[in-house]
Amino acid sequence: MATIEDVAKAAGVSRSTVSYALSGKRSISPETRQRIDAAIKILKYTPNAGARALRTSQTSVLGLLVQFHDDEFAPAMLQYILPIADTARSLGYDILMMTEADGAEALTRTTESGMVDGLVLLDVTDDDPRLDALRAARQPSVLVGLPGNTRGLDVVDLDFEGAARTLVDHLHELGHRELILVTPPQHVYDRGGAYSWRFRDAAAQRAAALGIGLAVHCGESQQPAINQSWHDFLDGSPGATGLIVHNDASVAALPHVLHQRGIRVPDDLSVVSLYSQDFARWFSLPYTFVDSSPSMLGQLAVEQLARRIQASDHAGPHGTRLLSADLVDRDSTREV
Amino acid sequence: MATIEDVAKAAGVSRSTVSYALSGKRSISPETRQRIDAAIKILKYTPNAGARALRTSQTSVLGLLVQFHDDEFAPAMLQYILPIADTARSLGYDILMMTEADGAEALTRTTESGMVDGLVLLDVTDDDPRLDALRAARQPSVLVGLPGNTRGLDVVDLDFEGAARTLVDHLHELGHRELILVTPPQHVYDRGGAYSWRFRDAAAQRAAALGIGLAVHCGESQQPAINQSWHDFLDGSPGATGLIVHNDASVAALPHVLHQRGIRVPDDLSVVSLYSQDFARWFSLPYTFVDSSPSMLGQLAVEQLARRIQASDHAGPHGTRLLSADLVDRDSTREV
DNA sequence: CTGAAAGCGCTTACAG
DNA sequence: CTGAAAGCGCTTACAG
Repeated sequence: MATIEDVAKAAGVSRSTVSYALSGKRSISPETRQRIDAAIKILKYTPNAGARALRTSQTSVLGLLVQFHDDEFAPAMLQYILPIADTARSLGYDILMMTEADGAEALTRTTESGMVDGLVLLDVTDDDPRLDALRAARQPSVLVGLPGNTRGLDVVDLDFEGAARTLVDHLHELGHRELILVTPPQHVYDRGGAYSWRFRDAAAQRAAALGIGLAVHCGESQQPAINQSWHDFLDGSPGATGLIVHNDASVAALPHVLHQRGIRVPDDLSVVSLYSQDFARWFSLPYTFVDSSPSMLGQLAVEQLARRIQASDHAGPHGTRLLSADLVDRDSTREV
Repeated sequence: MATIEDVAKAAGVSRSTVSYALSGKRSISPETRQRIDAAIKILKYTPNAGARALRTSQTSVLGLLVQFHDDEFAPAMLQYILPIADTARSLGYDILMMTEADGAEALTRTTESGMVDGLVLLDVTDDDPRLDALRAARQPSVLVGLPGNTRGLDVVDLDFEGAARTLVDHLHELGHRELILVTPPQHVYDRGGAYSWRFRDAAAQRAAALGIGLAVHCGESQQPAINQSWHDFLDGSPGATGLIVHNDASVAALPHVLHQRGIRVPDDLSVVSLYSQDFARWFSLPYTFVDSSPSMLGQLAVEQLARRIQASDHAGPHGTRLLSADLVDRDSTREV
């Protein structure tokens, strides 16, 4: 591979001149610049990333920490990963993706060795075991998902409380007075996925304030338990006129279950949910929903991280940013 | 961050001794080793990745080139990415994931700058625009997916021809003589996704050889076109007793369509397909299938790539390896 | 069994 | 507007 020395020789200048021509940090005469550009093109010169990183302590690489759980509904994950990768690239960064179970180890390994300029953490839990290592790292980071203790951290997440209230209010305004809420499965609570109880508690509180009956159930994550649980929930609340679903695997199975039972939406039952546009498309889901906005969250996270990295004054964290979610009306609800 | 110099001082030895203690490339006295290990632990020393890469021209990073298409059924992608990341890590590599549209540029950028030791390419097409850049790169690589011209390349892919024959034979042995085949959507053919015609042509040839009638249709990739196309296909072949589906989005919608039409499987119709275990689980698909084995393919690809990277003799490519796929019988077929 | 030193390919303060 | 030189943190051939 060509080095900066090769380019300098070919262009008849010094290495420093080539370097400055590349960085634009000092003015170069037009003729010199032309010779350098020509040499770079001919030699197909690309600066060596390792040498640059060694010299500048900057890698132009962001670490992305993803956690996978066997019991998880994985299709949803990619919706976060792609916009993160795309936004990173548009800001000049590449993505080093780590999927191993021991996220804290991966975090330490890549930060201590200087492989990354910053980190994005996905699937953050209430008491996330990666946070101690994160606070000890010298690189900045952004979490997607709200942990219990946000001290010293940058966090981006959906406003799940607001989303829950939006959906309860929507059904309340249409006259519904008895609702069913299906939440994420039990293991999400157990694991500390705070979005599960943040949504649930806000929905319950709002329903209580509005005098609405709300039957709350943990949904399942695997067939055939999912379909069975649906039958149980529906049988258990024969008077319910509205259904709020906050559970990807369960809502994906819902059209089939409702069809089986001969329940028409919205004629017999009003249904609202919380998921993303892409998810709705993949699973052909026709329900009114609050957009979980994974691409917006991913984009915000990376933009915030890039800002932190480039902040010359080593400014402290920006804090927690909760994205308020919009209702997308798909006419799966009706007045009662 | 602590450097090797810090460790050397703390342990009262030279930098080279620390380096050799770390690499194990020469013997170190037990006392010295102990002092070094202690210093490393106290200082939390991790070698700087940039410096090591500069010196050794090895990064312990593999590039992963993923291509996304707006019209694609993205959930399937993650099944390849995860096992690749896991296998890489178990072999000591991290993954630099590139998702940008211009894969050739990403490839050149990361190889020329020495950011990666090797590359895995996903979604390889018949006339893949990344292959010229790939052949010019100094790092080895492995493709997942068979291109038209494999000269000088390492390829891992499913034996789609064998999979097609397995499925046709399975139905033939049960007495079926009139079948429907639903293939990937037209845009997959247009894009050069060779698996589409490899499967189709092998199925057609086998059916012809066995004297079976085979109605071949391109499936759709988006609702509501998917459901409509299913009705067209089924209406168009009222005498068909067996259905072969090679289309993720279409097969995901099939249970609902069959239920709508009151078609019972296998009583009224035998159904077989080609997809992965995870896919079947996510979409609750109950059909007999040939396992598309994404995790096996990802693992084989990375193992082969690691072998190429570590081959001291710069051995040439291993060639093309087609994984023969197994039939998983889920009792969605019956004798006719 | 251990050390001193060269050098990987950059960037940038210093000098002109 | 341009150049010579130091130094980032490693690894390894050379020397003992």
